[in-house]
Amino acid sequence: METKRKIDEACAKCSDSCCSRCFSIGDETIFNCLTEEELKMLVIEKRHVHFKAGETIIKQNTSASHVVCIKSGLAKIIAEGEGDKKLILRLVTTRAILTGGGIFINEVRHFTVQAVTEVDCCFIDSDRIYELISKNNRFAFELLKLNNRQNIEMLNNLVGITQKYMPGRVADLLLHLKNEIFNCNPFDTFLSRHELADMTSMTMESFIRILKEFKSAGIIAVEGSNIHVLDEDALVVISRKG
Amino acid sequence: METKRKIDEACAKCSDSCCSRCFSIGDETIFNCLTEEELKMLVIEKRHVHFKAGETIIKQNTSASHVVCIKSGLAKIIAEGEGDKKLILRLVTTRAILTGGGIFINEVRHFTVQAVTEVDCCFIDSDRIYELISKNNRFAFELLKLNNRQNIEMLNNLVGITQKYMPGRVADLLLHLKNEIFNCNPFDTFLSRHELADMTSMTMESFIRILKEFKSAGIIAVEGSNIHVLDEDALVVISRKG
DNA sequence: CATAGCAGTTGATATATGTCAATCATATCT
DNA sequence: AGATATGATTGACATATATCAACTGCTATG
Repeated sequence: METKRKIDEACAKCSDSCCSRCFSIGDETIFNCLTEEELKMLVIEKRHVHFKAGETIIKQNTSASHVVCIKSGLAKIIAEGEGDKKLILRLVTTRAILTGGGIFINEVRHFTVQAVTEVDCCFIDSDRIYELISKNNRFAFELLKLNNRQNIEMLNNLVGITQKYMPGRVADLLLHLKNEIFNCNPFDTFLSRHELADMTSMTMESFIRILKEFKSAGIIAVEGSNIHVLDEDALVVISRKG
Repeated sequence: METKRKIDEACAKCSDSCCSRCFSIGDETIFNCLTEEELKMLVIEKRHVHFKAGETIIKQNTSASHVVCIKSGLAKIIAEGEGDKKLILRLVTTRAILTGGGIFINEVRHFTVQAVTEVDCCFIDSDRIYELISKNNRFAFELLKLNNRQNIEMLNNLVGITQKYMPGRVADLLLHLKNEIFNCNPFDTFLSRHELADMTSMTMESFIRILKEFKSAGIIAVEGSNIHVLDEDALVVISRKG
């Protein structure tokens, strides 16, 4: 973790040339299947950008011309509806590659991406990606798999939202945050109650009430935006019950 | 329409050799970018299968080893939840190519596909698809675009379901059926009320009530499974209002 | 220090939607 | 024709969830 941070920091200083893979050497990414030649080509057009918490990285309905790689930080992918209705589709963090949402069909972005913490990321012109797809079939395949995996995850999540009651949805969210996003147990979501509610498609007030129930049932401990899962089995049961 | 049907019928009789593209010559499909050579390879392993209404074409949680092309008929893609909760994600018909749901990540099907009417379709071994991806980059790209388009559609639909009240959802469904699935105005959904309700994530009873409201407001006319949209503008307004 | 503002929390209430049961219509089978 | 199923419809009622309003504790800002 410490060494990783150092590499990232060093990488952030250098002018885009040492981080040709967007990530630390050794990380598992779809860029690993590229040749040195291809990586160089990618780097030339790459833009390394830093965002402060709250800033918008990608805006829904703008033209989709770049693939974005998250190097560090936490960001949320939002589907904006009519009025100020929002649905947070998923969180993305280090090593995430944002391709979905209209890039390959030469259209418009279908989601907004917004920084939750400070975010370090790279913008890659989609023309470069197209070029790589046509040159390197392995890369195309990896991209296809990545796309597939992301979409299945999102769909399963949304299906859960349409089929479960609030306690089940909150349980799902907590398990997801603990086991897939933060990977540690007392974890610090940098998210407000409102944002957490937006991930489960419910009101902030309702979300708080469910959280309170879990708290008084001894299933979790909450301290601000810090959540500690005390009884994971109970969450699994609640999730399954719906 | 008539000539098309004739071609399809002729194609259904021949033993897989005349319909190497899975569809009529001239149709826009991702197979158009394949060479003669590649098409032949595809045909060898292809299985042409006929399903009766109600039969299951693909079952959720079985291993994903084939890509399915719909030649004729109507089928529904279902996400099965706990209990007998179902959500119909979308309808597929002539020229549809079912790739999503775990094929490229060598996993398990994430959805069930079930015939609504009689369905004629082809099963293509995914190994053949992999082979084509690695040989023909244009094909890989087309596949990527197809996948992208399908998933965006499904996601937008689900986002609508989570953000709109029932009248808005029913309006969306009717517009979708009229303009994207059946493409004609008095259209015959071959779907039961229960299935229509499952497309909007609501109870059959609730669905019927909204339908009745639309009917008495003069927005639609309903005769069994035959629906006639009389005032499309009204539906658009209701959809937008949520 | 006072004040404003804002996220979080709680309670009272309204409403959208689901559940259950009864009825009706229509088709199928003997 | 009568009996039996099956889908569609309707009504009464229960409940999950949203809405609105008040109140708390903060932090920031003058």
